[in-house]
Amino acid sequence: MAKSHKPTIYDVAKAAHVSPTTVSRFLNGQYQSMSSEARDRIATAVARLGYTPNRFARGLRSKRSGMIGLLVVNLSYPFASLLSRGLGQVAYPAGYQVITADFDGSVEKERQYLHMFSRGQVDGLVIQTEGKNRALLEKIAGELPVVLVDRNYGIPHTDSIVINDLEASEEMTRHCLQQGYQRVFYFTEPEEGIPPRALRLQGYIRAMADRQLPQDIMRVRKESPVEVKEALRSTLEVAQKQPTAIYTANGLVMLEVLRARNALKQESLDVPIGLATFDDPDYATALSPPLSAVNVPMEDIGRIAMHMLLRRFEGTQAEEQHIVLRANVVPRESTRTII
Amino acid sequence: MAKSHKPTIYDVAKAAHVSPTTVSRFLNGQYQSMSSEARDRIATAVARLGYTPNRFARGLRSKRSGMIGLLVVNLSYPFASLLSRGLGQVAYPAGYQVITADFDGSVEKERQYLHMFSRGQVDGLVIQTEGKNRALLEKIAGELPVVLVDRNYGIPHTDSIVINDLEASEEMTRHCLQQGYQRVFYFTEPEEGIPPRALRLQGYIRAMADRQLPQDIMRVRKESPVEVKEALRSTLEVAQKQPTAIYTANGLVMLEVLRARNALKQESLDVPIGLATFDDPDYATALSPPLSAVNVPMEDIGRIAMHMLLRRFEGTQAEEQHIVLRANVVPRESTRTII
DNA sequence: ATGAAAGCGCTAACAG
DNA sequence: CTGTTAGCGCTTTCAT
Repeated sequence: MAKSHKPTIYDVAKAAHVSPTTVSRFLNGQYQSMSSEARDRIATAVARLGYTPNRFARGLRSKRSGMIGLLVVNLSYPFASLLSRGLGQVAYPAGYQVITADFDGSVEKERQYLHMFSRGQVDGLVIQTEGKNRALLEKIAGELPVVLVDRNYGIPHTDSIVINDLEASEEMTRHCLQQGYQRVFYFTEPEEGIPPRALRLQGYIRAMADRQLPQDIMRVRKESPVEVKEALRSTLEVAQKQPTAIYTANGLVMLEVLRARNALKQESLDVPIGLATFDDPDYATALSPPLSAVNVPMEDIGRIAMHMLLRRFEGTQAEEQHIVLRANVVPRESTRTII
Repeated sequence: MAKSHKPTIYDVAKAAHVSPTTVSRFLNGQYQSMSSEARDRIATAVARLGYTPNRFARGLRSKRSGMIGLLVVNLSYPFASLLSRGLGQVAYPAGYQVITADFDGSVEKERQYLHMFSRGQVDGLVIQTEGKNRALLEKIAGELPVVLVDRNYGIPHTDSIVINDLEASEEMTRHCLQQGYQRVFYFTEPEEGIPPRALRLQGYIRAMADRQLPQDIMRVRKESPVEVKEALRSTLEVAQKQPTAIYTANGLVMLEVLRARNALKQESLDVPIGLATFDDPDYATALSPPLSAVNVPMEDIGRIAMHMLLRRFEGTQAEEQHIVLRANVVPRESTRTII
């Protein structure tokens, strides 16, 4: 009980009567290159000393950090936190830690974080990118495995995991129409070249065009309650004349629509209307009536992303992989059949 | 354009015609020990070569990692994601990265992560602990700065940031009573020794005792819809006879109550009732009527936690710090005056 | 104000 | 199967 400093590989080696090299091999699972006795002695020594390897020394030598970078638009959005959770579920048991950063929708911040992560900081990167740092991301993808989630910009050497935005959105629009709504208003944030936004809109457009119905596309910035409120007002005016539903491009826009509806109620403008949203936020089933939604398997995306990285690390995976998960339409009361 | 490997401190030194030592000083901001010319030459060289220090080499020598550990119960709960966001807002600009892990309410997992973080992995730790790994946490707090958030278990050498759970809860209960509800049912998860749960309950009890009103405490596990539903059923029975409100201990319990109410509506059991919740979840203002809530400054907690760590790193702060932030009652329509 | 030298703890050749 | 040796890139005495 003399030594106070943290035990090193040398302490273990001494205690087990082997060389540091053998201990190192042991730590890296190369059991075939040592006698079973040596293995046991080392195991005992490690346990007795409470030894754990120093990650910095390890990283310095081996060039591997045991860390994964996760870069998202906004950590407080359900997509990000569930993604992060799923990622961690696979990463930690595999011996990897996750460094998370949110760039708050700022292209400049995204760039900074990318730089930070690229300098040998992390072994792999999972990113929900804004798509504006294409060149940098492409360069990084040449140095380490990169998985694009949610938004696939087709950047060379990157893997990707997205959902079937277009088809699911089309299906949800169809669902609304089948329920008897003659008008379906689509509320979305401006596309700004962001694939899921464009695709979901596309899905809506397709379904409406298919039935030769008018397309009512309301582009609103969710940060602007006034914008949303005015868009809702004109929607409700229509709804007074014919059965109408509102279908929002994601759960955050739906929140704003619901808030705007509350505001309009204050002005005694209240018209029954169908509601549906992409995403299946936690509040969907708490609302009355419960909200029809497109369920996106966010945790799965995280888990799969990590599995993809692990395969890259093993070298098992050579070609780019592009996975499209299925998002499911979950019909609920908010679009119940009318007439 | 010859060298392909990442530039090291030696490359910079050579380019700036100084020794690696001076470059190191430069990198660590010790400008007073070099001529301004040397400083300029180094700055130029760093920029030109695109040099960034290797964190492993640095960590190996200096024993500091530049990383903060964040350990939470569940990363997908709003508390955690907002906390994480707040932490990052201060950490990154200060040159620290955040490693986040969620232990999913498992004491064993919490222990494992604590071990992982304690072995010189991180420079500081922010944790929402279950309080069951007291000894280990105390040991870790002896080795590095630890900030307890949300739940203060009074572990020696740890700082803490919590909110005024008791007072805020008492205030919210009072608010309900003032609005004319004769019964206020308090829905909470079993306390299990978790401070905020116990304190919020306490606040409710105080307010009720003060007015000599019956205490209706419904302990439910939010994972059990059946339990919540039955608790709600008996609550609604009372509500049929006298003006009643439900006040939930947090936003997740409220979600379950709302779901249960939907389920009971299916059974045609629907009684008007007041609603209030601790936490101010995003859906509060989306519901109709909007939900009265106790607003908890979660991002602030994260930001302050990081500031506390930074002060510890500087050595500016010696004594334990225990901060209590104020949570505010936000009255909304869901508890509008009745008679 | 500056530099030389000595490692931090580990792993990866290269021997045996 | 095992050990010796030489660094990885940086910071930190200790000189000057």
